[in-house]
Amino acid sequence: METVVGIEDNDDGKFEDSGVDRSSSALSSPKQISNPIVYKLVRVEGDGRLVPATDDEVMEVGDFLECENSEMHVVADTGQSLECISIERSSSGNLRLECSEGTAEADLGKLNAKLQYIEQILEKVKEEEKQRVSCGSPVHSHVNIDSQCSADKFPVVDGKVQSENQETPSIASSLNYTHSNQSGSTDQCSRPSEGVIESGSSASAVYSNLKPDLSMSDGEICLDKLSIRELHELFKVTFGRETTVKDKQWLKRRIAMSLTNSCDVSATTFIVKDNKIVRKFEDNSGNMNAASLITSETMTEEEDVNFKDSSAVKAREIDDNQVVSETKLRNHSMGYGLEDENHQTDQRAAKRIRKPTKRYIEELSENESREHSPRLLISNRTAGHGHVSPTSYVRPAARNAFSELRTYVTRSDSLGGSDVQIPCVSRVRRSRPRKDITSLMKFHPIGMGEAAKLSNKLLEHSSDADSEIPDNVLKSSSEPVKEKQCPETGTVELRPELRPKRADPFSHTSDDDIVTVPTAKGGMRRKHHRAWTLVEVIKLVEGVSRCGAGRWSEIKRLSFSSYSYRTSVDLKDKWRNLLKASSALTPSPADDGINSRKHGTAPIPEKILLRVRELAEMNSQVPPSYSSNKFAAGAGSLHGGDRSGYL
DNA sequence: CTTAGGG
DNA sequence: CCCTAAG
Repeated sequence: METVVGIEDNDDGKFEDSGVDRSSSALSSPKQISNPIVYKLVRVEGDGRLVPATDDEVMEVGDFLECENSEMHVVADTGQSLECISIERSSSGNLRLECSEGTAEADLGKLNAKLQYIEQILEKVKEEEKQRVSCGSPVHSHVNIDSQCSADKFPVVDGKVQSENQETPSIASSLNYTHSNQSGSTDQCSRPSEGVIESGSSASAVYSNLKPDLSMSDGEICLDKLSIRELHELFKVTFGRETTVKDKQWLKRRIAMSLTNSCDVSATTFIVKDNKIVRKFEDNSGNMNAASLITSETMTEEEDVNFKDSSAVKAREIDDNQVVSETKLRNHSMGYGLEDENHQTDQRAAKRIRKPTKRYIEELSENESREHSPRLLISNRTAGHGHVSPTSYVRPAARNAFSELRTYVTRSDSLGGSDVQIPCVSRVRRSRPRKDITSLMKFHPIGMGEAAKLSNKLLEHSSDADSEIPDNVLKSSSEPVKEKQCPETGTVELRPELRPKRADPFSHTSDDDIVTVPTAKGGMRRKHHRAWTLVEVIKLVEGVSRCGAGRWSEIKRLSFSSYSYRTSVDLKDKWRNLLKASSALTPSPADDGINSRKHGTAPIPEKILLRVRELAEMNSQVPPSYSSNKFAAGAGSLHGGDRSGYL
């Protein structure tokens, strides 16, 4: 924590400094490609005066903007296009949207959609308040919604810079927001002048507005002041959904993160800010996040492997992102745009260092499932890409920030690193350390290079999982007869195991539910026994009947392709057990049914055992080579009328 | 790598 | 389930 503080301070200082730097840099570099989009929401009074929009307006817009940002970022990233969207209300009262694109490459579709959305919002506002909104006019207070500006340089861009450098394609979104405050938090945040640093550039002020940048204290205060209800509202606005969480800390952190994330890349500044905020939270309640981060990064040797792995992975990911961002920053400074790479080179503000991260995080926290893999993949990819050039830094200020940041992130155990990344980490963690992740981690505990691999793996697994589900379902449905005997087994087992797995691609990968723990020897051992389900047993028996006992690998391929666990060895072992059971059972057929059930030890239906015995006999009678073939198997199944049903 | 068998 | 030897 101490470290963190220090870092924060640095960042802040840097940030402040950077404020100036940023402006200068922005000015200096004509080409800042990716600028945040700035939305200014202002109402024009009858007399032509500009009035800050109301909170509601702001909120709405803000929400929108935030949402947009992410997408916008993408656009910007991909293309350098500069897009300037202005929403204007004509005197007639009509709302007009203007969209100018610096580059044709930009994704207009998205932009337009968003614009429309904005338009709607504006319309709404108009109707409700009958006020006019004009954009482009500089307002004293802007709320910078777009976090993208995150980068040191960017922040500046938003308000002033942009106005100054119109040529710059940067898009900044600044929201003007009413001073009247609904909630103190917003208000305070919005007021840049108050808290923040007045670095010579107005930009800083603007920048500070939404971003916690001002000062942690501001940001914190803002959130802190809010009541839970207010926080809920804010949450809703931010995430577009309600939350039932009553934990104030959680809400605050979440919101703060959201803001940060939206800023995304700006890792440095923003993150720092966030960090502060986050950090504060941490102090109160969120130690875990920081701790986890630290742990992962710092302690490699932690005993808790799972935990460590997961965190490590996360850290790694972050690193990658950071690296990438860094690289990009250096190369493209502001424009992160993929396309831009060639074009832009040097120094632009680094805009989005961590966009990927953000997304990744978001996903982790909010979505489970498949989306993950893709994202992960992307991020990995990006990271890889970024790797290439680590060397030159664009601006001193930025550089410092980055370097510091990076350092921390990368290797650091110190809080500083955590600071920057904490948001991410915490998010991830918050979502809950899922086994999937853990498993994922396992796969690529070591290097990011593996990331790609990992992602691939995940994908594969996911596909497997898919196949698996159907398979299971099919089986269960197809084998009603058997289930009769032990309905619960089939049903219960099947559902729980399979379902969960499917949900998680990751878990799927390594072992689904089963967590493996490293053994002293180095081998991974299954933590939990995977109880053999009736379905599995049936499959096994069927497989044996088809392929013959001993051809486990083949059986596995045929019947257990969907089960990533259950190795051929497992099949063999299980078969061995089945044989044992069947042989034991054989002597007293009478008790079969009863016996197995009563004991409870043998959930396996008698029928199956019977069949097993038959198979065993068959095998014994006929040499495996001969009998093992399909024909023999078919005969066997035929032999037992009952069994054929379930088989 | 897959089997087979023991622990 | 794990581990190991053997083909």
